[in-house]
Amino acid sequence: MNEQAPINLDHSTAEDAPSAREQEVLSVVLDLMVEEGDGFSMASVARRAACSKETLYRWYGDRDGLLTATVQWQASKVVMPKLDDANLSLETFSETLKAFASSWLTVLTGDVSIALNRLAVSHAGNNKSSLGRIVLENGPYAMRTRLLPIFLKGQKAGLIEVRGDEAFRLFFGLVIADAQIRALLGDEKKPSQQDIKQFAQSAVEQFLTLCGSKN
Amino acid sequence: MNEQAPINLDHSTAEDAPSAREQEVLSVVLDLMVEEGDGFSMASVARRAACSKETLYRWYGDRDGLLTATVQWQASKVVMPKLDDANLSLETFSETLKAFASSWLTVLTGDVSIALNRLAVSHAGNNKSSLGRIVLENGPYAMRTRLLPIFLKGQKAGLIEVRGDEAFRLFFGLVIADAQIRALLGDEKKPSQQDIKQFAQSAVEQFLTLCGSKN
DNA sequence: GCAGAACCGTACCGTACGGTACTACGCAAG
DNA sequence: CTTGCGTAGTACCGTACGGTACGGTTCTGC
Repeated sequence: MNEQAPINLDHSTAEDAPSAREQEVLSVVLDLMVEEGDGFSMASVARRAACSKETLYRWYGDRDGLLTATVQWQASKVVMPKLDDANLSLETFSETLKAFASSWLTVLTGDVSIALNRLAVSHAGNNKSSLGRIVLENGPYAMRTRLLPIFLKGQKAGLIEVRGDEAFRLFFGLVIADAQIRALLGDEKKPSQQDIKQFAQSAVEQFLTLCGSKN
Repeated sequence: MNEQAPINLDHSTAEDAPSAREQEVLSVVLDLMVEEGDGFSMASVARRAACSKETLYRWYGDRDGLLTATVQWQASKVVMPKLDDANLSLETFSETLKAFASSWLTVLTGDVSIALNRLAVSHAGNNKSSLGRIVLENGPYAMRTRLLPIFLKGQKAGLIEVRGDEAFRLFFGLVIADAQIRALLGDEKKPSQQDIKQFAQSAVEQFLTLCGSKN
């Protein structure tokens, strides 16, 4: 097959930020993913994006390249939340965690995230699409590296006492629980914003109960 | 389209247990699912099961019928674990939960479960395959209805104090955490049996800490 | 032992889609 | 004005697969 790296004229499939026109295309792909899952065709992308299939293939190489670019673009949109600095109180620490948990749950149960994760899960089963890996790195792993410094600060401030890896697993479990897998399986009972707030609140309280070094 | 119920000669697609020959076919499907995900063809099933495609279509109607029969057959294989009866101590209660958690984690990170859940997740995104619903009912929901009576007994014995729905969510989160989604996304770092034992142990301890009514 | 059903194996059909080739057009540079 | 590049639009090709048809064989009930 084609062993060499994908074509990379000034449009690029990878590193540099996609142009406005490219973002139009990727946005169309994202929409189609939400609407039809993995079933959409290259022709449908070209049609809705008002571009030719040839252009799609010139820019992205093949279907998988287009999907990869879309996933990476979406991943690049999530922003690192600023973390409070020194002298944090239990109050602000707890509030930060709650806000984080709430936002996390909201994203994970959103249409785009569900469509993306469905795609990645199904592709992880098949050949080497690397889509599973990409979503894995930009999903759970990214959250882990984002949370660890927060935990570290909490630990330095004497608010919690944990080992990083266990803390992440615990926090993930308490916050997400069965919400994501149920959403992926198409459970029609999606948590409301009210539920999410409640989940986040309980989860953080439980987290602090389990590894808080207070008392 | 075909509005009427699927053909149901003595082979059946649904309720009664599949015959030995049918189990051969379904077992082949399960194997192919593990090997190739959703990508396997009806022809490959027929080939490996040494039957004709026509038979497959006569028995199951269409591809989705075959998948549904396979999923339901697999679901029917998980057995209800016996729960200890009255006068249970904290010790036996805790051990029961640990055994349950351990077994649950082992199943969920096993090849068959992963293949099945991948299939269900990807089909939940597309049309109405009802596969998502079936796996949802035989997965999380079944576990819920299986755990609730155990929790109830624990509560009656004064060992824990919870509201059922919250307890299940909490238990799920503590036990499974990110293990399932990571497995589905193809994380190559699968937990060892050692890890699983450790996870189950910690999860149950944390569960009892959070809703144990001891003090 | 006979008739009919079930079944295997395979050939076949229609379609849908990934990927390519080709034409026409707009546009910028010389 | 002309040349060349990038792209839209479309036609096209090959293939893979879901589903059907059919001939030949085995099983089953009478």
